[in-house]
Amino acid sequence: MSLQEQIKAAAIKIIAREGFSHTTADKIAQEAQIPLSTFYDNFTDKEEILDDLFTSEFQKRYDFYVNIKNWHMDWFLKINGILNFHLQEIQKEPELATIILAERMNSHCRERRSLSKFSQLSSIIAAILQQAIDEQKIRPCNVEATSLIVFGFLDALIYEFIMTKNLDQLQQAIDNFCLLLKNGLGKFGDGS
Amino acid sequence: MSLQEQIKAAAIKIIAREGFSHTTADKIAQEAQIPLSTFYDNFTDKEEILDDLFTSEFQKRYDFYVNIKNWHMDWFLKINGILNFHLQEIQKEPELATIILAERMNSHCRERRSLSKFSQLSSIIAAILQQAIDEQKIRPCNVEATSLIVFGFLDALIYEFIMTKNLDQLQQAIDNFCLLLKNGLGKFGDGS
Amino acid sequence: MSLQEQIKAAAIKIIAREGFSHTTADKIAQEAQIPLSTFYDNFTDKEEILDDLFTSEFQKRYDFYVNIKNWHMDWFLKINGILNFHLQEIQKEPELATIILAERMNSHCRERRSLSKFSQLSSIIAAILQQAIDEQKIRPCNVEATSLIVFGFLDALIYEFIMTKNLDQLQQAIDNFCLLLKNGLGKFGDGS
Amino acid sequence: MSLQEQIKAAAIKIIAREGFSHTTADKIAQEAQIPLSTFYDNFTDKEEILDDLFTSEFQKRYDFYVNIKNWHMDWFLKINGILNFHLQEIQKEPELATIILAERMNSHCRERRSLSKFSQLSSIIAAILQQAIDEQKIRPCNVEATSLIVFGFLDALIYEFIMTKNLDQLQQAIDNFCLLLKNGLGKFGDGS
DNA sequence: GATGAATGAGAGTTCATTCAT
DNA sequence: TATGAATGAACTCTCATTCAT
Repeated sequence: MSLQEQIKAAAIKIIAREGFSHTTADKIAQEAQIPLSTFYDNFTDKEEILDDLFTSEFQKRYDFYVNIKNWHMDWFLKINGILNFHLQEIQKEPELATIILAERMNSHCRERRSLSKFSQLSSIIAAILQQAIDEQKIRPCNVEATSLIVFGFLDALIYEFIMTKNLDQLQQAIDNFCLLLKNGLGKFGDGS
Repeated sequence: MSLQEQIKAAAIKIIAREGFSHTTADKIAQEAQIPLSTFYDNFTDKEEILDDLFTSEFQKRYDFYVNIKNWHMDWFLKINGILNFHLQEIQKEPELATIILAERMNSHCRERRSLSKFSQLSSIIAAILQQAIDEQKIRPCNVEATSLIVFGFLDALIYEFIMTKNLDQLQQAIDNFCLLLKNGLGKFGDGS
Repeated sequence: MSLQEQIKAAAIKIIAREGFSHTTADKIAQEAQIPLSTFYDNFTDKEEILDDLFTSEFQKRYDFYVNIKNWHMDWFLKINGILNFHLQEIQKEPELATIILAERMNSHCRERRSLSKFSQLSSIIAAILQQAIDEQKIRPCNVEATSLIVFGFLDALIYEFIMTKNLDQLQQAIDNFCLLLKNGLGKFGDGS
Repeated sequence: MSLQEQIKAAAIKIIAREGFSHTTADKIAQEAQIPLSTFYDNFTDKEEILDDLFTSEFQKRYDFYVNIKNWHMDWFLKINGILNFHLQEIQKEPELATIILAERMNSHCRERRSLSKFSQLSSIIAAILQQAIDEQKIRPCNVEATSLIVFGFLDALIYEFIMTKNLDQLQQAIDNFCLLLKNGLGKFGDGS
């Protein structure tokens, strides 16, 4: 692991625990066991780290979303896949997930470029739903509004995880959500 | 409007614009056009204001939720009523809504007592759903998980408002969500 | 003496001794025997002090120059008056004179607004000379170029004072300079 | 051009632009396109560069002054020659001239050995004047004080150049100054 | 000799909070 | 009760300088 990666890892730990605004460059440096000035040799400031996190996290999600969108597979399994992808990620890097959620809402972050890309993810969900409508797998609906539901659920999932750390419940919640979506959007009679 | 209320109103303005962590007692005092020390005569610190906001906002929501829960009315209209209640509140006090959403996610706030109560709201939704199940209006489901969906959607709604300020779209999204819920949870055949 | 004036006096001491660039807000605060934050309550930064010094010094000089320009008196006595005015000032506030000279040359100061006004002083000298030409007291010459000579001499005077602290020599130098000017500019035959 | 000369050239650029105190070893290294540590292999610190500049500049001036002092030529042409020598130098290396002027005034530099030699230049001018007096070319005067005038004018010239970059005006100013000197110091009747 | 990386010391600035009046 | 002023503790960031390779 490169020094930059070490610093980033330390930053993730601190930011997840104390929040970005209470994270000081000094705390990160201490956690990474480097002098403060070494921190500044590697990053212009702590903002840069957050931008890095947002950017790489966005890319990871984007790549997965686009990939799954193009699979030959039922719309419903795609949404399910995306939700489960996130569940995996939460388990692998719970701190990172926490940060992305918490800081995304922050007024000071809402103007970040690195954050503005996240809205593209919603568009991919919308595209998946539109495809399903075009193929008459689900009844016509407002796809933007529906993808909002999916995203809201995702965030609620992560928030729930932060608060309860209960993964089983999350799995159940996902299944429950998918069933709701299937029944709510699907065309009567064909069960899809 | 009492002095305390004036100060609180000033604080809401600043916190919504700059985020709680970038809000200083001094900025609030300046916005409220009072000397800094008068601020400290009325509040122990800026944390207290945030707690006040959380507490009163929780109470307002709680009162409404409990009230609507006890109405004699279809489960579905109750959920719809709650969502529309929030839509009204967003319009009336957009800055307050922004703060509650943004700061609720903040790791430093997650330990606040004033915030922990918010989970009770979820329980009321769950209770409304349970009632509907008991009365065989909807098919059995995990009510906690489902109320998570409602709350996730609510937050997504507010976030969307913050980012786009487009209220029409929100109304559409609510209708879309309610339809999904009705179809997804309702028992086949009775359309409820 | 107000607190601000105390701080300014301390700043003058430090800047004269160590140069503006080696002057830190902390050193000024220590000299003024106040906490560092009190310094920042009274000035936005150390630049502001320098600007204040430049501005008030310019004003003092400007007022004197304009005043003497309008006296009914030989051109030659006016120039002499200005030089002696500076000699008095150097004696009264040698540190201030040092600062104005040293920092005026500084590349970082050359862009200051508060400094740019100093060129107006040169214009007043030029005007005094022009008057003398119009009244045929001195032979025609390039007044801007000549006022440059006066100013160069003034700065040299201050520099000499900084280096040698020998006031007697300065007085002699002034007399010598005035004689040179009188002889050099005056019209032959009338001795003025 | 040797590596040391390259570094010095880079340093001159930076110091002239940003002032010595805002010049960092790092900036010089970057401008010279060498690693920072190479800078420290060639100079003990940035002070050494400034000393080098002062020393070589002094030497260049000293050599010229001494040389011209010994020519068989009118005193007046010697002074004129010196002034024109400086005008040439300003044109050739404006940045260097800027630095010598600006940093010479700096209080931190006033204690430099490399700088203290500059006062010797004044003595040469004084010697030229004394010679002229001895040879009864000019009327007796305080030669130290008069050489102060010459030096003040020189600095004013360079300062004017820094501020206006107008070389034509400088040439005029020199001619004007020489005329003043000739008339002011010369013995009446012989016009010298 | 050349070089990338490391690092301690310090400068500039902010802010929560107190206190005398 | 109201208020201007004071203050210490933190935090961000910079830079001269060294050192291992």
